[in-house]
Amino acid sequence: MTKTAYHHGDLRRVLLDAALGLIAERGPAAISLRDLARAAGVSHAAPAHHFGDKAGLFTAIAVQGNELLADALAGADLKEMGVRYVRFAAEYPSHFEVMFRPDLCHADDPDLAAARARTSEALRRGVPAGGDKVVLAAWSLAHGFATLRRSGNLDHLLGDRDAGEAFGEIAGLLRVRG
Amino acid sequence: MTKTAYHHGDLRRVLLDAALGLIAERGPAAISLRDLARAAGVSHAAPAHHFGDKAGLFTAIAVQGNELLADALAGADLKEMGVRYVRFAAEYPSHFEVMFRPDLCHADDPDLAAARARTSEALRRGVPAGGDKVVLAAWSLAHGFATLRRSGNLDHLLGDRDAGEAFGEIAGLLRVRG
DNA sequence: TGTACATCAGTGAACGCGCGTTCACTGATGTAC
DNA sequence: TGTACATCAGTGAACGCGCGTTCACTGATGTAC
Repeated sequence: MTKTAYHHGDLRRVLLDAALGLIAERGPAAISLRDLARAAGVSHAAPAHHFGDKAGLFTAIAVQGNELLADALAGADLKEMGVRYVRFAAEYPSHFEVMFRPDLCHADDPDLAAARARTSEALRRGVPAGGDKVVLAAWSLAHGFATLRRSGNLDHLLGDRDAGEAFGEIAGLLRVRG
Repeated sequence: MTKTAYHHGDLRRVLLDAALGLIAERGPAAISLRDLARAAGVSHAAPAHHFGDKAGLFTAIAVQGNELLADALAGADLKEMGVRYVRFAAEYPSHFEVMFRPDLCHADDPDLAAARARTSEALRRGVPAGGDKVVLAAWSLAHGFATLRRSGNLDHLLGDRDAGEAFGEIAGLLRVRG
């Protein structure tokens, strides 16, 4: 990318990517808008132009994360969906983290609500017909696995097995019909 | 409790309780040691005496949380353990939150390691003999349920049903033997 | 019972720092004529 | 094709603030004699 002092036109995306990197490194709590500006090589006041404030930044990330997740889940059956959910958490750790920390975001953002609805819709669509109980169980299982893994709690249980595979196995323990 | 200017002898406990309250209100990210001192009605430098720094505070909370959880799980069979796990998360939300955010704590604290080992031991003890796969599934299910619930993602799925009960139902979907 | 002393929990003033926010600005881009 | 002008993305100096940390201190408690 050529260096353009003003209007490089892509700053929003650059800032988002930089933020994802910083979050992956240090967690969302440890980030300041000035950090972000520094990481993006831009003036310290620039991030506010695009996101308003820190919650605005996290909201944008949560929106993007929900869209990515909804896309990733589309068209999968129940079991495959679980595996994809776990993979998503591993592949987009920063998105995943922010998405499930609603206290970080603007709670009433309409874009966020819409993106959440899309994800939620995608989750439901993979469920046979069994209804809420199955959604609840499958989601809890996948989410718990992904979360515990991210926090390092499964390290000694998993060894160096592939997480997606390992999850596929335990998902088999879920009695989906009757 | 009588007001004693110096040496009220219980400051550590008072600070911990105040911290738990603040965490429940605003989340662990939004807390400063000065906030904590203010909430406890004590000089702003006092918390450092007891915890060293913020990570020390969170470490102390994580230790306490692991001990509480290990105690809560003791003597339960697999299904009952899941229910108790979910209840623990609801009853001690601040402990629960901090326990699974290892980035907040001193990673190498020996007391924390010991407390974690106790919890982990308690979890294993409830599992028939099936081994890791069952631990993994049961823990993931309970943890995912508890976490999703805490972040408000289950609100519309659960309505106003009791969470422990609802979890008992979905735990029934887990095929524990063969 | 009384005195002297060590210990240590908690104080409060002072510091330097990074933060978010403000604001007048600069300069690139797009549009009108 | 050229000029004038509006827009708006990004700048950079300045601000006030809350933070963690330091440090000399105060005063309560426990122990020795």
